[in-house]
Amino acid sequence: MLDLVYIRNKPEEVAAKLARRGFDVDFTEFLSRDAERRALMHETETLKAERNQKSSEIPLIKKQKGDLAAVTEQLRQLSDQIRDNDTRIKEMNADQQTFLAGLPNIPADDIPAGGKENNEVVSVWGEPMTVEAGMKNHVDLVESCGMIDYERGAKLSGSGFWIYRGPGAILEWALLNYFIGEHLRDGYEMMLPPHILNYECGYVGGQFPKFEDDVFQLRGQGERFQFILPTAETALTSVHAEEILKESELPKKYFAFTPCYRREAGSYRADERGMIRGHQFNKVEMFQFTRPEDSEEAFMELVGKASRLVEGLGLVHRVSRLAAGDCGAAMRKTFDIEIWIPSMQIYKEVSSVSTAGDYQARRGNIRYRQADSGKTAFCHTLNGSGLATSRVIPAIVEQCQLPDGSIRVPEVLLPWMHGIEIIHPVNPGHE
RNA sequence: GGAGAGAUGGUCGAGUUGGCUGAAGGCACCGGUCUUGAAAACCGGCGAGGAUGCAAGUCCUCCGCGGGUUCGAAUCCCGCUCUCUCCGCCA
Repeated sequence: MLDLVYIRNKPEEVAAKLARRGFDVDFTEFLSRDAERRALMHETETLKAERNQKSSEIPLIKKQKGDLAAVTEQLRQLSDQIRDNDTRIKEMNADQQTFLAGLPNIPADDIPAGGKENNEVVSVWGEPMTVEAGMKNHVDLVESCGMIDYERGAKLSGSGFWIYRGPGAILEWALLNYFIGEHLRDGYEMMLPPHILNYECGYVGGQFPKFEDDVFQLRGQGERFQFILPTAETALTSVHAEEILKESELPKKYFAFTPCYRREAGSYRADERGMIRGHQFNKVEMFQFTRPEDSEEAFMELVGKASRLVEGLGLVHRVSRLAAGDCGAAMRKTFDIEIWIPSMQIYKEVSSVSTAGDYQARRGNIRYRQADSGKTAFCHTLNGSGLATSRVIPAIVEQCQLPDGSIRVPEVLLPWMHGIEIIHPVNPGHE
């Protein structure tokens, strides 16, 4: 949600900034309706003041046993008028909210305009390896090593689901433990939120109403339905919705582990086989609520944390600054941490770190009280994956494969590997 | 799933014969007096959002949410949501 006052004061500036992400708006009509709305509000409030005034005289008239009929009739008309106006104002407010809710966030000034073709590589870690003769891609590797069972996953559920098994399941769990350990060490509070959320959470996060069809909806209808979370961000953002936090308790640093469920309707592409894109994947999500003046620093902290996690695994990766049009609608700036997938000769996102500024805070009414002025102000919210495993495992198995088709487990994971250092191919027909 | 109770400001908690109650009181918090400092005591302040205004201010709305009755509702009626207690069922 953008600041209405800002739009009112500098409509051209807002429109120009939104154009950087490819979003075209003209606020002319919106603002004239806003003026109309405020005029009606003003008029109605005057009527209400009059009503309150007259109304308070009634007890006196009663006491003096005066005649109430005239006043009562007058007030009845006044009330009718007020009721009509209120109905109209309510409609206008609703229209305005709908319009505002549909506007994406204003991109930060320090990111490139335009679409993903304008993304910029910020830094590269490691040397992208080429595909040597005899090297396998991750789909073949995880199957031959008995780590993932795609076929039976589809049998149990449908296309886009898989089973982690044996060493694959252990590796997955080890990754999560590794991530958790790092976040705890950095002073983040761990959370395990509900996986089924109400509509409000989707709205606050900025996913709804536009992307309602991207999630698995459960019961209810209209603005009532519950859904299975597409990312823990959707849960964490709303943790402090409708609250006024103390300035002294900011920043709040959280992380959560949840599976993420996404419909990914129509997004299948042949080059995204395997675990690159599924309807369910595991992710640890980092989140911060900060004061506005601290959010930039927090953003860099999250970027640093995400890339350090990949670095700890010894995996080739890079950091990219996304162009305005490639950032999520709720975000003003996003850096992606992308991991090298040798078989695809391409970097794939393992983490997306974003700052929403006060956009989500406005939607969720997440505020804090400024210690010096005593005023309330909106928090800033930031989030970042730390990390999503479904992209990390392909990178691990490909980047860490040995000539004989086995996989050397990254050292940082060994404490949770239950003695497995090398994952060997299983004998054919032995699955 | 069945039965009952309840939802008031940061928190606790008054307020049910509808009318200066946006809401007593306690606590917390902030400022001041006192004190070498702190505590205690005393004095004062202390909800949010909005309209208008340079400002001081004035006005409006909000007592879970949404409707209704009424000249007027935190107070009466209806619907919804959530919480708690008891019973049943169950991982």
